[in-house]
Amino acid sequence: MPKVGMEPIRRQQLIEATLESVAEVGLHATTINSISKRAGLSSGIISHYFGGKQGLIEATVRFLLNSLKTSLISKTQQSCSAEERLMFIVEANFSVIQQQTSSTKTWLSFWAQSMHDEQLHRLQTVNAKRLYSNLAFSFKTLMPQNDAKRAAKLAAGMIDGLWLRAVLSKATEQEFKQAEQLAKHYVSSLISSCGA
Amino acid sequence: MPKVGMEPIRRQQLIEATLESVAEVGLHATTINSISKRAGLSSGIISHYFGGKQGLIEATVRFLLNSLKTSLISKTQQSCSAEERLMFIVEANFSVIQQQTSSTKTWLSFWAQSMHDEQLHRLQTVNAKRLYSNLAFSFKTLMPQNDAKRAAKLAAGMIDGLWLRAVLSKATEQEFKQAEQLAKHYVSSLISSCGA
DNA sequence: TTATTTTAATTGAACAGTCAATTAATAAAA
DNA sequence: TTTTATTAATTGACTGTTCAATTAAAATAA
Repeated sequence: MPKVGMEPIRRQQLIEATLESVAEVGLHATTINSISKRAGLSSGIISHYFGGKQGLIEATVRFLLNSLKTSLISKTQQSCSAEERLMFIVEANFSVIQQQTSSTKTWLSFWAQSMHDEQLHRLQTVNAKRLYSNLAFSFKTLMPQNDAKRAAKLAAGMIDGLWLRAVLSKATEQEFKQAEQLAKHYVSSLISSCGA
Repeated sequence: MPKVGMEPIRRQQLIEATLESVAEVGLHATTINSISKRAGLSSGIISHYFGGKQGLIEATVRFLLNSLKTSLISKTQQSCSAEERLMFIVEANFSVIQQQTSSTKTWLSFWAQSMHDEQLHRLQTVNAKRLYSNLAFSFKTLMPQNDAKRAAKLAAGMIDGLWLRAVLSKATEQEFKQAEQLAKHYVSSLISSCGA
């Protein structure tokens, strides 16, 4: 079995198994056994590569965070207008779901846990601030600074709120699309300075 | 020790101890011991009054749900305008926090858990639909039915989103107030049909 | 090539701790 | 006495972690 250079492969396998487990049985019922079984590996390997269960959990959150980050970067790499950029931000924050259903429930579990886990809370803060500052950056090219800050707060709230309600209600893909459309339309209305 | 008619008192004690425990250490680390210790009772009493830990958890969620419900009813009992009613709805959904800090983290934990617990998910659905239909009811007196439905969806998203972001960021009371003001102002703008 | 040694990768059983639940016993009130 | 209320002790299942043993690829020597 031992081939050299397995570390990156195993780490990814275990992270994906963690996402699956949390999505299926919840963070509460996710154990090193439920994870390792899904990955087709032994339970000991988790401590070997991540130092323990907690390390794997944190690595999984970082993976999700990075997915969201790269999702946004890939969409806004080419030069585009502020309006287009804002739509991309909305899309990126909703696309986390469609591309990987399992990660939806996982986000929720992790955010809830972040209230009682210093490390996770730090990651959550980074994520929340990134959404806000991305929005604020684009709004600032369209309106005065104070208005832009206000618009960013409102837009961030609307995006997260519509996303949350869709997730909690176990919405269909169609309903998700509708929530995304509502969010986009709202951001548009903020640009026309009618909703602020 | 045994006095007659202790049941309602003990049930309330245990529910409040559950809220405290979940707020302090999280749902994950909340055990029948962490609860009963806080209540100054033995762990066995939980099974006696609630059939088990799960029963107590569900009763606690129902208690929170009922708090929100009665909070809204008490504010809108006297006849008032649709606009006033809408403001009361926003206030009620934010007041869950101020009146009892411990319940904030608890809501989050329970909603996350609802993704993997049939019983909790049913309670969550009731709650989400109530916010929507309360909003839609008031909006319908101010605009055409379809516009009202749309406004209710947007307002519900904004309320939940601003609330969520405030909770996750561990906002100060002042920041909470600001989030509430933003939500109220947004609902106002929906009435003037500028934000829809 | 072939035989041998080394090393990275992985396992799974053992361990100490914690969990929810149950039990039998106890204490006070009716 | 009988009923109600409560506890303290106990159970067995399950937890994350550790670590000695095993595997097979890789490196080296013949």
